[in-house]
Amino acid sequence: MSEKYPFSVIEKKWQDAWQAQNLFAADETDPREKCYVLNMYPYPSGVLHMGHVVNYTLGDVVVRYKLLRGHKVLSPMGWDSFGLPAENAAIRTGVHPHAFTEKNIKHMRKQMTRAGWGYDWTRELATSHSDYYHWTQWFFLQFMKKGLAVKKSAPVNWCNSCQTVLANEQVHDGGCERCDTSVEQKDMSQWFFTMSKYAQRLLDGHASLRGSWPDSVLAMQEEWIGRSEGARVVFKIKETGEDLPIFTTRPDTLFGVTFMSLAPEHPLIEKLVKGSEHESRVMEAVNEMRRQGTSERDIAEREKVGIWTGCHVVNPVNGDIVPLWVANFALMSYGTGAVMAVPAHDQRDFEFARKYEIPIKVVIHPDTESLDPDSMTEAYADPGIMVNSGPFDGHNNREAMPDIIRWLKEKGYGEGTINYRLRDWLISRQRYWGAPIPIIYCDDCGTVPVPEAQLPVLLPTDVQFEEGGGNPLATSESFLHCECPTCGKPARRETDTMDTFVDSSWYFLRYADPGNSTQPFSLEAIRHWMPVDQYIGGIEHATMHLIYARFFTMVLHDLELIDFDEPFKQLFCQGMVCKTAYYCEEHKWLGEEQVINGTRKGDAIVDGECSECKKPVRSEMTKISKSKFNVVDPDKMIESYGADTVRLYMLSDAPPDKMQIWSESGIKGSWRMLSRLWDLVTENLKNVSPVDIPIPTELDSDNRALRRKAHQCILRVTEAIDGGFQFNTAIARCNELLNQLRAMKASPEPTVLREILETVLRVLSPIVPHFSEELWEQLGHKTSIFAHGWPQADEDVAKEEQLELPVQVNGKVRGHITVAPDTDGKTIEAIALENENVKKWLEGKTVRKVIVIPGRLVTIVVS
RNA sequence: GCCGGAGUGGCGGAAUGGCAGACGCAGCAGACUCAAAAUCUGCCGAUGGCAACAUCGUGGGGGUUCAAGUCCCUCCUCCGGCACCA
Repeated sequence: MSEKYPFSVIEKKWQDAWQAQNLFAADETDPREKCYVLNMYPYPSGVLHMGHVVNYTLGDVVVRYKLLRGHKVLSPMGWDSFGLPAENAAIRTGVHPHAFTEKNIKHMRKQMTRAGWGYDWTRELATSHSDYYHWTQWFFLQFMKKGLAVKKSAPVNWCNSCQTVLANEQVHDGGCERCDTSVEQKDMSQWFFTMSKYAQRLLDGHASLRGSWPDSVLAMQEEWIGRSEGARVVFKIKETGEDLPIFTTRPDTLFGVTFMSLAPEHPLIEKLVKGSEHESRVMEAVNEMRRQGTSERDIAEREKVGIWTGCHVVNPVNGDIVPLWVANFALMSYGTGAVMAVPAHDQRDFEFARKYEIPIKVVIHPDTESLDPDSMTEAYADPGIMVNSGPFDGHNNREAMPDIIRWLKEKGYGEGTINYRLRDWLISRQRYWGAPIPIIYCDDCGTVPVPEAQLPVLLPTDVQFEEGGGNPLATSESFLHCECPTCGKPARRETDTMDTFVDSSWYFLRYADPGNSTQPFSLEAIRHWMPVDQYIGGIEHATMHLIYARFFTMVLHDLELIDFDEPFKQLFCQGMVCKTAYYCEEHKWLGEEQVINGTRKGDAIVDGECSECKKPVRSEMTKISKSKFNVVDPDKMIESYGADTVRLYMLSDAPPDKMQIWSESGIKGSWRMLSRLWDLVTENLKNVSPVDIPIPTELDSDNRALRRKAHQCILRVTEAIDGGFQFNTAIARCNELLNQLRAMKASPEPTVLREILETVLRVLSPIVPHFSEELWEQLGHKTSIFAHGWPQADEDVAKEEQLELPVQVNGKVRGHITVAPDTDGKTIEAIALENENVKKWLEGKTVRKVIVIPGRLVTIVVS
């Protein structure tokens, strides 16, 4: 690509200039209204990828737009710099994670500057720096004081490949989120944040976020929190008299219980069968179910298997004695780990009952027919009339629900309750490269929090990184051994570090006061900048980062450290970047160069063959990823086309929340737009009026039309941005204006020409900032284009002088009329009926009705 | 199965219930060139017609309305999320 316009020179020039001007420095003393625009910070992998480019371009455009709209903007950037890759690199290459991370940060900072993204680098933070993780540890201690950080033994998700535990949110389809290894269940004593206590608060917060956050994110969080209303009912085990509480959302079917299922992990099982004739038979089956684990239970065709324990339970509501089973579909982690089974009215229970020949008891009939347990082919789950249900016979089951719950409580059988799927947040990680959990274990004093004055607990350097060597922290003698802060005796440190999602749960707060060495932040600074006005990032964080950060913020609110409880006012999630990828049945994903004998259609190759096996290759539009060999290197793109062209392309094709399709010809289109505009401006430098010459009041119609288009452009671009970041249509509006300018035969009036060119540059300046700055300067301006604010549209100039209205006859356009904008309806009607084209369609018909929609159209109804 | 979103030219996509296809990409024709690239000009939903123009057309079917891509009902497909959650 030849350099049509000198982008590499001007991009460097303006990046330096902005830095010299401190364009992006956020200043508390600045009286303008604040606007905090935040992009989700990256993990410093060392290379920028296309996902970053979409995210940060979008963020930068918003930052610059807000600056132009007269806000003082806080636009910080930092690094989510703890985490596995640095540690894996240490195992592989022997380079310490700290050195590895710092090198990557340095490189990425440079790449970001080259892309033209403006940040207040004086506020930069890295979560792996001790002045940051000092406060991550401090927060842990505050949580602990409130009883929100607890160590408990619980079944945890263990990834054998990563040699660490995972939070529930980090397990996808039974596999580790990072490495896909199948996750095992293990009982381990680990640190948790008791997030489940905040389930209802998190849900309630949605009311204030609705409309400002994408519906999809709120929906995902709701699902994740998983509130369900029902009742807790206490059954008794007949053989031992022990209580067995269960949770059900269908207390209306309590009279239809014909068996009970326990989760294979339920602690009661051993006790019940011990020494009985059933012991070996039951334990064998139970162990098999446990061995499968939840993930394998999923895969095993979801076949429902179970085994009778030999025991029974007593149903409190009617005294029925029913068998107690262990079933592989019952989950220990939900409710109480015991499920009452009503086969007549629950499909899963129905299938199980048929399989094991357990009786079925109908307690709800449809209004019209009655059900026969022997001939039923599926469970009846719809509403109906209750039968065999003691005091509730004859009632509609839905309507009776509140009465049933009241009755359960009165009789002492149970009570109404709400259950949540959201569980506590497991934060322990058996890793080196994270914030150490500030805890000391003493033989005499037990679990002792590190005194705040002794923070930070620093990561030691005398550690060994070895493949499969477990947690490297445990190899550090200097770290492991310490004094008990309470009694002074030798003690040892906790070697687990915190999940990196803890780091990212408060980084947005630290940006407000990044240099504070005596507290995580001052309330004053927080009050000045928080909450975040616009948060921008990927949808993949919907149920992880975004729920943790909200939880953390609520806790800090309750600790009276901050005075709000929702951190992000407005959230925008950008779409994924996709590109065509190629797949061969035999050789899996192929790079473009491995596809042969195909025909190029646009950007894709169709009907190609695999260069190895000559088998047909299938093409698919899919997310850019290394494993599918369809990556695009943003650095190369910036080198070939310049940052402005890449930025423009990222925004010009589709709305930014949709999937973005990367195409080589697409970026050429953006390149063309800028090159042509460059020529247009530079060739007209001698034709424009000097700066600040007023536009004459008398202009010919072409010049008036041009000005009209320009002012309409400002209005519509503003609308497009404010109405949800629709930069694609904003760019289209600019092209329309430029097309009209080019189509004009005579040379425009010099002041008008200046107005048009300046308008385009100003509305495009957030998107192509270097380009706009340069041409703005060449047009004779001495100060930055960003100092001139957003252009103001003049409504009078933007107003149409003549309106062309379509005239419909019975819904079809049959002609057009031209009228002045203030023409009254009666006159318009008369003109429309006189129109030659329209008249043809009225011949021999009776006009029933004429409807004039002011400014839009005229429609005539005839018969 | 449940929840969220979406189905519009060859492609990405525009359209406060009011002229469907803005803007761009690709394609075609022409200009420039020894030639190619780049650039510039024109055409570009389908069908019929020399044309003016007409008919059809926003996943399928039905409805509301003077008027439906847009609203209502119903079905289908795709994408994303959740899922033995009791």
